[in-house]
Amino acid sequence: MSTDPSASRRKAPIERAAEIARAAREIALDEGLSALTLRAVASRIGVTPALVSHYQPSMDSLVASTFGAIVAAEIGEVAEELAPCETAVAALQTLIDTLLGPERSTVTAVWLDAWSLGRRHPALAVEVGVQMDAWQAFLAVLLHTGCARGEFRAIDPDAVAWQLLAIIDGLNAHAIVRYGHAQRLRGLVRTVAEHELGLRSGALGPGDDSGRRPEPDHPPAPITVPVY
Amino acid sequence: MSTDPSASRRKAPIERAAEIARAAREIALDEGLSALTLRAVASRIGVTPALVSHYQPSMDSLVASTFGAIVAAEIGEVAEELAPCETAVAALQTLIDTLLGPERSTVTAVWLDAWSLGRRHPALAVEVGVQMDAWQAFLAVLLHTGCARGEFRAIDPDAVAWQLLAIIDGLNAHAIVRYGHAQRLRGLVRTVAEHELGLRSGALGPGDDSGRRPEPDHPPAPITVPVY
DNA sequence: GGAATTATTGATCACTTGATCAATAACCGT
DNA sequence: ACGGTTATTGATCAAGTGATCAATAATTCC
Repeated sequence: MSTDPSASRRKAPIERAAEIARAAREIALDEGLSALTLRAVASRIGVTPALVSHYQPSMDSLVASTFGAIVAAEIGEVAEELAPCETAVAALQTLIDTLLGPERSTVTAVWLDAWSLGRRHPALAVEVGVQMDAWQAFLAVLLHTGCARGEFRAIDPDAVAWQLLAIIDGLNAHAIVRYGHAQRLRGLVRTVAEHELGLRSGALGPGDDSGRRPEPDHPPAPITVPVY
Repeated sequence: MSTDPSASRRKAPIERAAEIARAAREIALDEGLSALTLRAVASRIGVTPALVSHYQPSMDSLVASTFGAIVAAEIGEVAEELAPCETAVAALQTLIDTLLGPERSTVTAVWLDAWSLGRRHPALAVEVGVQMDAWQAFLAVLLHTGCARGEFRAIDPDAVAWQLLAIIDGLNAHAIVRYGHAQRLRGLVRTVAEHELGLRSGALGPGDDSGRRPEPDHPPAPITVPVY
């Protein structure tokens, strides 16, 4: 009974640390990395700012680790979604659709924050680099596998991975500001992927449908101040 | 002699306003939009923070207008560089090379700041939208012209403009974090442009040279804390 | 049950931010 | 030369930030 965590006020350090980390991720996702303050985390879990400070060497490191955790979770989710795919083509198709879906906008916003804040916060900067590399490595494995299976034909799958990620990031950034138009450009990624991987046009789904198919225009979830 | 502005302490409002705007642009470019503070601007031109406040309705609006001015100048510079080009192909080639050059990293950083800050600052958000549209319009004119001259063949030049800008923005964002690799991916934009505009491969210069040509690896100019 | 350990608090510091307002002083018109 | 206009200052406020430290109280160990 003494281990009942819900009623007790004092928690085990590991438990509290996890609670802080979770609160930090939530704040970052729905208010942005810059809203990740000592007091915001504290008030969200109902403790004193000093306690959060006690568990973290500095806010800089909490911001960095929170960003890292969010991206790691992102990759994990996508990996899970790709697991049932039986071909590399199907997996790539799913990956592209997932990464360009409207529900990605919250994570994209975190990426934008990280790119911007990273210029001032060294710890975050290295984490951004690490997570970009992690994404590239993840996608590169998929591409290499596809090549090995004879589904793809690419001279340099690693470079193609970087290319696709760059396009996706660019489109997602645009989608945050101009949701409607960017969403209509999803075919671009497929087109480039098909071209770079030696696939026939349309192999990854509906092709470059720029300005043709008017998709349902439901904007992504707003944050505190829905400005974009 | 009473109009000698260098020796006098009191300046004409228009002159002072211009001075503030210029200082704001400089600060934004070499320290980021988030470093654009009342006191930073004041100290740079050697006046009191209150004076800057006197000339600006709010810092939010100064940040927004400064961003707008920077991007407007960016477009202007590129337009000037494109002027001597005699063909649309040459112009597009120049545009791509310019926009992906290392000297663009300072402006790219401002874009990243703006995308991130825009989520919290409505005035900046609308300015970001306006300037993205301005860039698209600028590029679209070039593409339409090329089509009219028979150099390009595109179904929807406006959509292609958005595509190219998204790719460029994605690559530039990557270049800020991972300078080396992103710089090697410049061929991607050319490849996509050639494909979407019905050009022969290589028409826009050296093609997709991913991981082949080891370019000179001089990183862009650092900011206050060179983290990336 | 009592004592040691330590999670947690409350108070507080130093710093930065944007903003306001009366007071000052430079410039211009007459 | 003088007076009015107003650019400019200095002081100051309130809000928000990260961080520290002694004091407290809950938990565990013996």
